[in-house]
Amino acid sequence: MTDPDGQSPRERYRAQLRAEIKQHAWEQIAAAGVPALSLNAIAKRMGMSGPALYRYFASRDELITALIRDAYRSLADTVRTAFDSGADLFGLAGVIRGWARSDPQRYFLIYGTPVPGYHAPDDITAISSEVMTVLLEACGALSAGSPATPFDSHLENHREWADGHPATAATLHRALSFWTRLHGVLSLELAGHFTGMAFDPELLITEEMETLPPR
Amino acid sequence: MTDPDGQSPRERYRAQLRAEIKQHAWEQIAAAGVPALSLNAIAKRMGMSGPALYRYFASRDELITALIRDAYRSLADTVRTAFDSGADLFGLAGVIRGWARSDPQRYFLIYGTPVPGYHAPDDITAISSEVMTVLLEACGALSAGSPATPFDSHLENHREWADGHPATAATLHRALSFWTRLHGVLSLELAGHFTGMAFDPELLITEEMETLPPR
DNA sequence: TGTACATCAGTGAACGCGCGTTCACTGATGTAC
DNA sequence: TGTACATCAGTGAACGCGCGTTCACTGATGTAC
Repeated sequence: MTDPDGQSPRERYRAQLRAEIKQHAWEQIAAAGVPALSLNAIAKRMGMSGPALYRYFASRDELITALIRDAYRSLADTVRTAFDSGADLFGLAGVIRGWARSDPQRYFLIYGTPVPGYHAPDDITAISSEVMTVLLEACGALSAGSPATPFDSHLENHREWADGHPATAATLHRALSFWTRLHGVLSLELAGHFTGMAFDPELLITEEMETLPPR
Repeated sequence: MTDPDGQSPRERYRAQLRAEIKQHAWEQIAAAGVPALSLNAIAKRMGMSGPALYRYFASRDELITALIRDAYRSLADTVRTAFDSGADLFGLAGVIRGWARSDPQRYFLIYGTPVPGYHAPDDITAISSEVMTVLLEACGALSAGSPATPFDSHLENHREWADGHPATAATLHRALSFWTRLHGVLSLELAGHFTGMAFDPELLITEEMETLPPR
């Protein structure tokens, strides 16, 4: 018997429990980092036996991959929604910073220290490029005639990654600067490297966004 | 019996073995990340029994702290030496990037995902501020009369962290932009987020450094 | 120079622990006729 | 509506493993007289 979602009660229950497991996983990560993520510990917290979780995730790795996928999905949706609601680059910077600050561990799971040897499956890299697509759209169509910098001309020859996107080199440059500048402030802020420096990172970000190329 | 170093043979042997242990620790981290760092595994690789390492490091945590300290020390020395040899901000950016690329795991141990609840001892934060001191020196004495941006005036009121340093707000701003921009590109590059984008990060960094504030 | 003693590096056994994962199973839920 | 069967969630025991750390010890190295 199926319901309007095309889901049987059992399927809905499965999805619900998968979500609950993931939520507990995030709590563990927030408490002690990714290395502390343990299927047995999650099961115990949920009042189940350890092996029960294997009905929902084939392995610890699969659970972590699911968390990474969710993180990218959440970021991509957040950014897309903001842009479609009319946000410009300043707005996007604020939205991304808010997203990151609301759950630093989720941010670091994506943009923090990479695990040696781990390679994300293709569908995840596809989601991550959604983010870049929005950034390119938000950077607008900058005229190709603007005075090209050396990096701009370099980008003319290395723009396969923006494949299909009708962005000029100046636009690519702007998007890359947006991304790297924002990430620079954000990751240092969230990692606590500004502790003891009492300035407001938001003001720094604002000014960094005001001075994006092309200038 | 002491030698010219003021070290007994035994002390020199201790120091040498501590260094050897740390080297094996770095190799383990490079191979599988910090979580995989295991005292027993290091001992086995060195042909010793596990408990022997406790003569050299009181615990796994103390070993990790020593690694972090060494990493900061190495960066601070590298930056200081380069600056004293006449490097400007461009030179420093190159030197820091080279330092990071020569051992990405060491870079991420410092600037990557923070471990929840871990607080570095005071001597380590002192070393990290050495780096900032060099940056401030390299940013030079910018005139206080340059057109102050909103962030500049904000910094006028929040500059305790540069305590004792006779830097203007414009200089602090310049140093912060240098640091965050460089870190933004570098951490994304080293984490592999540019994979598939065939551009050269060095050119992006160069241009980011050319457009540092004040402008 | 030799002897007595203290220092300390390293060993091997043992501790308790929690991990990921497998397996055979019970029992509840859903399906087909 | 009831009955027979299939599906699947969850359990408990067990596997082998490696971890950090402690302890009592052996034996080599250094020190004092």
